[in-house]
Amino acid sequence: MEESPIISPLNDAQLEAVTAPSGPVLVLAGAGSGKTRALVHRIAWLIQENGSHPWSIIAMTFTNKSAREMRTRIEKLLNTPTQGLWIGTFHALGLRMLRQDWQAAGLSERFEVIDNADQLRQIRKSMEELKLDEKAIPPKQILWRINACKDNGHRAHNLPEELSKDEVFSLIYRDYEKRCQQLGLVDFGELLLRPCELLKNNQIVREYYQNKFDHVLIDEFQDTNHIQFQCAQLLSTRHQSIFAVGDDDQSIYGWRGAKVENMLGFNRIFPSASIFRLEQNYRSSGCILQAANAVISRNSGRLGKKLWTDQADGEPIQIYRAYNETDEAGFAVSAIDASIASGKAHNEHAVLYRSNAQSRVFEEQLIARGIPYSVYGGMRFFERAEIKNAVAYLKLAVNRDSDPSFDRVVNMPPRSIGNQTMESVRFIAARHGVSLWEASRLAIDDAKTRPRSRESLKRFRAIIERIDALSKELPLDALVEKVIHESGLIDHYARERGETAISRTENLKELITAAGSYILELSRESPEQRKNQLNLFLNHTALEPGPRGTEEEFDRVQLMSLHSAKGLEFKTVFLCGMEDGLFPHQLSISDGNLEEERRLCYVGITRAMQKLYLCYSRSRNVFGKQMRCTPSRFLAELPEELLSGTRQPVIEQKQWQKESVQPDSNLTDHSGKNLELGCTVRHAKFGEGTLMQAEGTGAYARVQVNFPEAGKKWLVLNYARLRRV
DNA sequence: ACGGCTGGTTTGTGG
DNA sequence: AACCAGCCGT
Repeated sequence: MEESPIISPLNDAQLEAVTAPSGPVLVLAGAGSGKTRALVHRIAWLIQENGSHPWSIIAMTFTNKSAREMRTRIEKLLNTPTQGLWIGTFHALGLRMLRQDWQAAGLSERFEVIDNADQLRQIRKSMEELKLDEKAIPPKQILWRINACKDNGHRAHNLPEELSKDEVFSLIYRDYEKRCQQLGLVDFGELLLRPCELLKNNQIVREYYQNKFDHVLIDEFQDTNHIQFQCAQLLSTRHQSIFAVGDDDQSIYGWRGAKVENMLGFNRIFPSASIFRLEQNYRSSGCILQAANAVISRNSGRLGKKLWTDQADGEPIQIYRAYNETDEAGFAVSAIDASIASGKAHNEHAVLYRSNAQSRVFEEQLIARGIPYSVYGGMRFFERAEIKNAVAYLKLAVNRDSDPSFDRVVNMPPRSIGNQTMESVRFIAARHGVSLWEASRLAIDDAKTRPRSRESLKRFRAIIERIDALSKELPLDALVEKVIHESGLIDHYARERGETAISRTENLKELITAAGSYILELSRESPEQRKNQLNLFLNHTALEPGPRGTEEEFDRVQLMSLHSAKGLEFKTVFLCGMEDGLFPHQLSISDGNLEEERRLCYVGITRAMQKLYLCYSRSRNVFGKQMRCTPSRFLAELPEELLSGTRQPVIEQKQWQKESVQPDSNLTDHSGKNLELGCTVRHAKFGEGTLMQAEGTGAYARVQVNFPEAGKKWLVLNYARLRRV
């Protein structure tokens, strides 16, 4: 047992946590302290030393990537495939439960998962039906609020008082819920909320899972929201074996309902909990760790950990002050180029930024130098219009009643089924209470339908029937190939001119490849029936980011947001766009969410193993306008002795602090209109109002104006075109 | 029915 | 600057 690969690589603290007797365990694991290792070894230990069966274990993660990594590492450790082990993202596990118990969950058997764009489309429809003006109430804001409700477990009929007071919102939420229920649509929030309700309200299902799972494990526990923790609790009430690993300093998902309080409250819920701390950092050089500690120490209300390392200080942190974002990207890419020339692998380098829109300039520079890279986040492969179109054909083949899919591709590529035709189809559907598919059949039989529409609809229906027939005899990738041809999609995009058309046809071809590699992935886990292959692939398109790169594509420079970088590590990290208003983001500054932004900064710094660059730009192009920027206040929180600068006299540091801390009461600087607090301004839509507050600088400068009619509004100076009266 | 044009809007982080 | 929805001309 001493030589066991499961326990011998562990330090004392890790060993204690991993081999803790079955029961509630909370592991406070600092950045780079072996958090994933603890989880992976715990599962391996449960199986090999504790005699637990893989199928009695459920492990929940936040990202597909970490789920995959954990599974791989466990299999490597145990040297055997882990069949039956439930390991996946909360969303994927939720979906699995809903597919299994769709009836008990009150869903239709063929329910489909919708992404943000589809969700927004449904919200728009709800608002249209309620005759609400999209300009007065932005649908995006409604989406945001509905998601927030679901994160907190609130249904439309059961809103807390302060929310139910907003009757308009309440109405939209209610209509949206009804719409999704009728159409069999499940959004991301629903993938968490509905399983939670299912466990809470259905005794049979609850007991089934409580008996099934002896052990519940949670990764990134600090990022669980109310209902995620509730799910985990419900699953573990019988065996009380819950193993949660997290770091309060890395809680960066408060905006989507995460409750750090779940960590603090763990003892209260599980009074017999053992708590372990992992405080030795194995990842970063001394300098980098000191910088991280210095930044995070400014936060209040921490659980308190002292991260330490026995590594040498290493290289100082390099600051770069760029003239503009092109200069910033140029600096980073040159440094990467040089580093690669000295023999480093591409994927040892990461460029991290606060918002995905920043990736573009870096991409341009990398392309210009012919350096391979991959970008994470942003538009996902399966979210692209052409891919969603192809998938919609598959969905219709599986489920003729999928109205959103029908809507999407009935006239894509254009086949003369325009508004006129669709209006009458919709009318028939509404009158008979049937799906659009069924209504299209009725429309064909209807004498009033024009011959041309009739022919077009027939043609479309024949395509779907044909795909369905093919789906029963062809393997998935061959089926996808048929779909993009028989639907006419690939010809349609090939006929279009321009770069987008080319990339669209390429994406469609890549969908065939993606289907092919998905078959391989499936066959490794469990050889399934062909019929189910398609259904599983459709689940896959709903939750997975896209086709995974091949071996050759693996070694690339990594570009991603700070949020997606969590849990990863790189030899060299470029933390870019370190400017007030961008990072910390202006919206967080206004909401007073600086501590979460600071944790994000902490996450960014602690991704670096050997070399960290912090870059900021004096000016930046925002919405096509060049804007002056102020260095991030977080830069001023770093001890001088850890830094070295190019074009950066360290003395300037103190000034950053001043600049960023001073409130902007005089806005003359960026508006050129001599605005000040308390003055009266005129707005094109809202009329005259009083300037109440001002925040931010440059492109991000906003003011709050109190209008007699419209009430208090936050307006971005750059766009609001306010005039002083 | 459809493609091209235009002007208004956009970008905060994710499954 | 890039993207989209809505409008207009064919």
